Amino acid sequence: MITNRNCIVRLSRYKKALYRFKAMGFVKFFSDTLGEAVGVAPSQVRKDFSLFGISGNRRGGYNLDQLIKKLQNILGKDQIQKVVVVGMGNIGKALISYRGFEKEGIQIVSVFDIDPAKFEKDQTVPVLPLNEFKSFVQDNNILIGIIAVPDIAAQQVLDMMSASGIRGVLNFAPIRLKSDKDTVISNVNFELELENLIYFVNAAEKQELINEDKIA
Amino acid sequence: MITNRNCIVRLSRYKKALYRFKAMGFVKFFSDTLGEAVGVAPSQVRKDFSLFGISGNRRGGYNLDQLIKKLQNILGKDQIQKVVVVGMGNIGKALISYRGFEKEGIQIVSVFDIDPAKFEKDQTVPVLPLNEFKSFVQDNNILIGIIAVPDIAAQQVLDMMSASGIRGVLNFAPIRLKSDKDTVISNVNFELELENLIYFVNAAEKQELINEDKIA
DNA sequence: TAGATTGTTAATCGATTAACAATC
DNA sequence: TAGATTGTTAATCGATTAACAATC
Repeated sequence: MITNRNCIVRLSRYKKALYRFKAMGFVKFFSDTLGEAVGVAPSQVRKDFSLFGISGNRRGGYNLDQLIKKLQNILGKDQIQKVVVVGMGNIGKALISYRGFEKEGIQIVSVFDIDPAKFEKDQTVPVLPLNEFKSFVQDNNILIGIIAVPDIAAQQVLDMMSASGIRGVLNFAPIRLKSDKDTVISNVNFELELENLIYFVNAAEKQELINEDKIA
Repeated sequence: MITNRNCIVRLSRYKKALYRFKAMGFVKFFSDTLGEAVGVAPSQVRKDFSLFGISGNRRGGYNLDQLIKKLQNILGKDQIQKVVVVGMGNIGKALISYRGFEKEGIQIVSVFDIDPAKFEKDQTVPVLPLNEFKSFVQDNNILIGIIAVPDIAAQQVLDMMSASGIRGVLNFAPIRLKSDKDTVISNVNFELELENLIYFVNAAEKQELINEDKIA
C-alpha cells in the first residue's frame, strides 16, 4: 500500500490535468506532457504510474480516457462519496455552499449541530440535531466526516464519529486530536498555515536584503 | 536559509508545546520532553534547534522563557502581523470570526469585496471596496493577504496583491495560481484534502480485508 | 567527580531524478 | 526498420534518526 501523501496529491493533480487535456480534445498523452502540466519530472510521472500498476504503450504514450478512469478508480471517484459535517458555523456554511465538490463526486449529505436554532430539516442539505448523528451515519453507511466545531468540542465530536463508524476525518479545529488507529485524521489549520507563510515571507525579505548588500 | 516547510511546522508545534509547559509551571525542559510532547525524536528537536543556532545547556537542558522568545522571534511573532482578506464570503466570514489569530499576534485588519452590499466601513474589521485595496495595503505596509474569492477571480486578485506589495498569499481558491517569484503562495484546498482522505480510508479498508483474510 | 544531556557528525531511510535497455 | 517513449533499475538528493564525544 502506498503511504506517501505527496504521491496521492500528485495523482489528484494528474487527474485534473488530464481533464483539461480531454477538454482540449486530446486522445493520448506522454509522461513529459503531463509532467510539464503538473510541474514534475517525466520520470516522476512514470514512477508514480508504475507504483499503481498503470502502464502505457511504449512509443505510444498513454490513453487519456483509460488513464482518467484508472485515476478515478484509485482515488475512489468511481462512486459518490457521502460526507457529513459537524458544526454549522462559518466553516460548515462555506463547505455546504462550495460548488466544487459535486463535480468531484463528493456529496455533503447533512450537517449536524447542537444548537436547535440552526436545525433545518427540509433543506437539500439538512441541518440535524447532534443526537441523530450516529443513527444517520450508520443507516447511510458514511465513512467520512468533517469537524467544523470550536476546538473545545472537537475531541468529543471525533470520539462520537469513531464510535459511529466514521473512518476518515477532516479536522478544522486547531488542536491535535487523539484517535484510535482505525480512523485517519487530516488537519486543516489556518493559524499554522499563516504562521508558516509569515516565516517564509520574512525569510525572503531578509534574503533580499542580503542580496542587495552583495550587489551594492 | 531553511526552506524545509516541515521543519517550520515543527517549530510552530514546539512553540505551542512550550506554552503548555509554561502554563504547567516548568522553567526548563529537555529535548526528549519536548520531543515526546510533539511526537518527534529528541535528536530531531536538537537538530532543528541547531539549524537556527539555538543552544541549550549541556546537562541542564533548555531555558523555557528563553526558548519561547527565540521561537517567537524566528516565527515573526515579536510583532503584530497585519493581514488583509479579499472576499467576504463564508471563508472570509469564518476567518474574521476566528478567535485564535489574536493570541498568535495575527490581526486581520480589513476585508475587501467587490459587492457594495457587503461594505461595512464602521466595523472593527471593516469591509471595504476592492478599489481601495492598493492604497490601503501600501499605507499600512501589509505583507500578507488571503484570497477567499471564487476561483474565477483568484488570479486577478493575486496579481492585484503582488502589484500592491503583498509578499505572502494564503489562497483558498481551488486553482493553481501563477505568481512572480517574489510572492510566496500557500494553498488551502478542501477538495484535495478530502480526495486524499478518501484514498487513505479506502486503502485502509482494503488493507483490513487483506488482514482478515490472513487471520481467517 | 560521575552522570546526564547537549551538539554534531555519521548512518539510515525514503523519495526524487537520471539513465538506459526493452520495445512498440 | 529507425526512432521515440516506456518501465525499471541505479544514482542522487534531502531529511530523519542514531551514535557518541564534548561538557556542564
